[in-house]
Formats: sequence, C-alpha cells, structure tokens
Amino acid sequence: MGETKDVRRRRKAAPSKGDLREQAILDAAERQLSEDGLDGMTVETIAKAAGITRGALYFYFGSKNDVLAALVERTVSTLHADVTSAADDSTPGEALREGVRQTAQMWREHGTVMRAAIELSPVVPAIDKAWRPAVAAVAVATRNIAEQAGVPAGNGPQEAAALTAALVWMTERSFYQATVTGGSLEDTAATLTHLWLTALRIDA
Amino acid sequence: MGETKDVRRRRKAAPSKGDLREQAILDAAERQLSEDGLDGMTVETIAKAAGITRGALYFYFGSKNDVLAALVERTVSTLHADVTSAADDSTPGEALREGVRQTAQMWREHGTVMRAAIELSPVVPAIDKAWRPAVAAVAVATRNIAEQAGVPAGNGPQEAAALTAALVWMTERSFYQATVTGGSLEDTAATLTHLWLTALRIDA
DNA sequence: GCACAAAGTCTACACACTGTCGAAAAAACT
DNA sequence: AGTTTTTTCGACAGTGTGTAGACTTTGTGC
Repeated sequence: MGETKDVRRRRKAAPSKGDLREQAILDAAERQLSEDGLDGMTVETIAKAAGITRGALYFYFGSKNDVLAALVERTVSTLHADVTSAADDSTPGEALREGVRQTAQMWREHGTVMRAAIELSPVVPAIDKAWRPAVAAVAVATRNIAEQAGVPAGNGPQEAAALTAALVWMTERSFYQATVTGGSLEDTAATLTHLWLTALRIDA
Repeated sequence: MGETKDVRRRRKAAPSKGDLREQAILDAAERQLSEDGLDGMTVETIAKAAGITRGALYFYFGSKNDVLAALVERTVSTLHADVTSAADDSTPGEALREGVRQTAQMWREHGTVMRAAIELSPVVPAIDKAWRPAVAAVAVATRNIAEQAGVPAGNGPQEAAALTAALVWMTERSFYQATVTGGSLEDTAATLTHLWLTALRIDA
C-alpha cells in the first residue's frame, strides 16, 4: 500500500537558511502546477525545478503528498482570512456579495492550487485535512450572516446550517467548473450571488 | 506517462460467452469498490475477484481506467433515464421534487460508483468523458423545467441555463458529501429540494 | 474426428514512480 | 583543526501498470 509511514526524520525546529529551500520547493510546485498541470508532476520534476535532487527533497518533506498539502495549506490560509473579514460588512446582502467577490478573486490568483486541492482532496488524506476545514470555516461565516438576515437558525434540513453548507459547496464547485472549462469567473460570480440572495430570501 | 495507447486489440463484435466475463469484471470491480474502496483496488485484485489473472483482464479492457470508465457508464446511463422521465411530471414543482428524489435513490443504490466517478473524474479523462455528459443531461432536463416555471430563459449569468447548472453542481456535491461523511441522504434531499424551489422562486 | 483459426488465458518482462538508506559533502560551532 | 549538525546525493527496494509471446481451449467446415 502507498501508506506514508508515520516516522518523520525532518529536522526539529531549525531556524537555518534551509527554510528558504522549503519555500522554494513550494514555489516550484505551484509554478509547475500552473504550467504543466497535475499530470507528469513527479517528485523528480519538482525537485529539479527547485534545483535539488529527489533525495534532497525528501529531507524537507516526508512525501510527495506532504508537499502538495503544504502548498494547499499556504494558499488556503489566506482565503479563510479574506472571507471571514468580509463577514462584518454593513448589511447581510452586502456581506454575501463581498464574500463571493473575495472567493472569485482567490480563484483568479491561485486557481491552479485551488483546483489541485479539490481534485486531490478525495484521494489524498493530507490534502483533505487542509482543504475541508477551510471550506467548513467559510460555511460557518456565511451561516452567521444568514442567521443575521433572518434565516431560521438551527441544524435542521431546512435551517441555516444545512442551507449555507449546500450553497458553499455550490460555490466551490461552480468556480471549479468555470476554471476547468475556461468559463468566465465574473459570470459565475454573478450567478452565484444571485442564487445566494434568492435562496436565502435576502433583499427581494 | 501513464497515457493509454490508442491501439486497441480487443475483439471486434463477438457474441461469445466471453461477454459474460466482461460483466463479471465490472461486477467484481463494483463489489470491491463498496467493500474496500478505491485504495488498494488494483488490477490484480479486480482480476482475482473475477476469477482470472491480470493478463487475462487486459484482453477485455485496455487499461485499469477503462474498467472504471465502463463501470461508471453502466451506472450513469440509468440515472439519465430516471431523471429525464421525471421531467414530465404534473407541475414544475413536483417535477423538481421528483428529480431530487430519483437522484437520492440513485445514490442509495450505487453510491460507491457515483462517489468513485466524482473522485476520479478530474484525474481520469475516460471517466470524465462518461460522467460529465451525464451531469450535463440532468442540467438540460432541469433547465426545461425551470423555464416552464417562469424562470427567464437564456444563457445569461442570471438566466435559466446558468442557474440550473449551478444548482445541479450543488446537488451533485451535496449528495457526495453526505455519502462521504455518512450524513443522511433524506435530510440532504430535503435541504436540496427546498433550495431548488426557493432559488427558482417556485411555489412560494 | 480432424485440421485450423479464433478466442481466451497465462507467465514473464520492461518501465515508471515512490520512498528509504547510508555515505559523502558543506556549514556551523569550539 | 576538530567535531557535530545540516544538507545533499546516488543507489536500492517495493509496488503497480501495461506489453509480448507462448500455450490452451473452443468452435467450424470438411
């Protein structure tokens, strides 16, 4: 089985200049992701793009998946900050609009990483562990907005939690599709904001 | 690269009893999918479960991915039939309700295959080629219902085509999530029907 | 009942990629 | 200069895919 051993041999907490290499590796991975895509992206090619050999790369990361997971983590942490900050906007309607706008912007800047995260999340536990919480965090933020807007609070199938969860998945998936098929992110954003508002009966 | 050669050496159109083997292979694959999941599902194990060796399996299918693709195709073809038949129901509202019901039922019966299709679709072109049209067909069916219910027709960001597309993705993703996390399909269905109806402003 | 092809099956091999080991080189520290 | 710690490398082993060619079974016309 391709299971990754639990035994780490990374360095403890060295402050050394090798940390730069770590970032360089992530940069190389992201660059290669945009240029060549997931296919043909092997540990060898990542290492070479970062100017080292495979063996050296395994000093910094325990596995190929760890590299991707770290990359996703790095990207996702900023999304989380953006969306939650949008939450305290004037009106609920404006908060939602802004949230969608932020998400679209994120896709514009880091689309390849987001895309890779979604595609690999189901298959790579390490990535799932980074991606799922990020989505969940967005769901929580929007649930608060929804409840503030008068959507019945609670965990029932037709109450705020479930409704916003489904809408967040819709958002994730729609932007993903737009990215994959080369569709317009602006149009997608317009569709999504419209659906969010009508689905939650905000600002008739 | 794991590219599959275009050279086929399958048999032409033999009516022989070897066709049974072909089905047996798919059955074995589906069974193994439900029992062991995607991980550790190798050509070896599929072949063994079907009572043949790896080499023999490659006589029937050109690659491992071809096996999965065929399995998805077999499953998806029935979904398509179900949903389009639901389209000609009495009222638009009832048609949508029925559509969601049918989809839920599909997930109940073939959840593991659906799940595998979604997870592998981004990574395996052959599977994508089977899955994407199926989703698109459902989107078309629902778009017709929506337009019939008074949603402005057209391809603009806030018109029927785009709206139903996004909602279909929401449906796909929500059932998928429910399956993965072990959530209730009934509750998910309830949430989804509610969202479909309010998002399209049907039956206030 | 038999030659001969087609359909079906097998074992063995080649190849790609991941992850591991232990030894060498570079840096940092004394 | 001596020694430890960090970093790098080349070589190896394991696992899984797909391919090649030989061998067996099944059918079919004579």
